[in-house]
Amino acid sequence: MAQKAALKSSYHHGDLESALIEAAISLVRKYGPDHLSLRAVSAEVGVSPSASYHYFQDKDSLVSAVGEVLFEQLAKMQEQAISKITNTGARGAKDRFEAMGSAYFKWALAEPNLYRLIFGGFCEYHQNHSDSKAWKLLEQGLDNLVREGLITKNARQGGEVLVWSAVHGASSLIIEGLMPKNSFPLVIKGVQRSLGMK
Amino acid sequence: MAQKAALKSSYHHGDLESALIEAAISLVRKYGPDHLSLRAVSAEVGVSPSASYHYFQDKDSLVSAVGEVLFEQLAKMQEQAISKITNTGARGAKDRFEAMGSAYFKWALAEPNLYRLIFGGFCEYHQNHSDSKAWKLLEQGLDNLVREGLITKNARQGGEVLVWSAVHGASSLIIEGLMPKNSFPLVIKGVQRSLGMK
DNA sequence: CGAATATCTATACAGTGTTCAGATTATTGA
DNA sequence: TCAATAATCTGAACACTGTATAGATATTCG
Repeated sequence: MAQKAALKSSYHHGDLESALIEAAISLVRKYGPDHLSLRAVSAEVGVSPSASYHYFQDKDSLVSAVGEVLFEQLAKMQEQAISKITNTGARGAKDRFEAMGSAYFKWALAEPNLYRLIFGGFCEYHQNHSDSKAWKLLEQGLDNLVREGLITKNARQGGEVLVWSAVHGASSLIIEGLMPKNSFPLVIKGVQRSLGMK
Repeated sequence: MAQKAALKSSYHHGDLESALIEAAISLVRKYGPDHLSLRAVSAEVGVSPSASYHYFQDKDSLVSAVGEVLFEQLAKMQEQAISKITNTGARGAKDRFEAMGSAYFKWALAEPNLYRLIFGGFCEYHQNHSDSKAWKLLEQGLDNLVREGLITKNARQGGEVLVWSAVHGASSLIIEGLMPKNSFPLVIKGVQRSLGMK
């Protein structure tokens, strides 16, 4: 007891909430969204199992919080990849569009368990889809393609739906071993054809 | 005890395995792939929790068996929908192709929890993708489109990947509330454009 | 400093997957 | 036919889970 107090100042000053989320992410990454245990999360942080109930109503609530964080993390990865493209004009618009999709795919394959948590029905989204960052990035990307004359306004109609569906679907199927890993370029090509690109 | 023996001849003669699978499907449908309990499955069948260990190594093994059954069920739905199309020639090929996708989508929305079990990483697939019935149906459908002159051989290349990705992706995103429910026609249209159809 | 409050712990309870020894039933073979 | 054998299922136990409650501890504020 005295040692514990000496070890770590014994109290989390308000950052227990994010500490729990971070620990949960780490455990989900290792063992998958099912097999996540509240008690293991608490133990990882060095806190009693009941402690989390001061910040989250129940386990599902913590998982949902994790989902929100991961969703933003994924969007951030995409933004980062986009901002790395230095080309301008038509070439830049095309490269940025592709980078956005590749970043999504890359993250999915690198973090299959986190991806499963987000898209596997483990957390409830009260958020409207058109408010999500992912959706807005897609809108921008498509708008840029139109602006640079790479696709027509007509082909752009509802492009978000087809693009996200294809990229997400391929990521998911490949993660679950239902599609060969090298399929992604084919998806990119198919999407481009659907948009009448170039 | 005496009553129990009278009730049901007390012994399952070899069909306990499929009875467990059926009960598991019923519970997953109601409560989702997470929240599935082996004990609840046993209770549903009217058998002790240990009984299932004669047919399945562990819970994951039962879930995998459920996944296989459901995967075939989905393919059967597609086959059924395809066989309902009576048109011949180009019109028939196109209608059958669309029916195949619509059946997939319809089943996904009607059974979100079963869909999550299949595609959410709950069961391991040792099966090669090109051996699956879903994949073969897709191949056939695309071949028919080529044969009827609705798409070119060139556009057909790798069409399975784009089509399955788009249809699965849309189903998944819509189920999870990340895409409006009425997006599916847009996906169909996008896929057709990608294939250069009609 | 002392009282009020926020934060965390200890304990308990019902439910989970899983194991194992044994009871029950079916099947076999002499 | 009837014991011996094999197949099938039960009961009890273990460690683990989510969660509720009561109480201990640290922090803050008057």
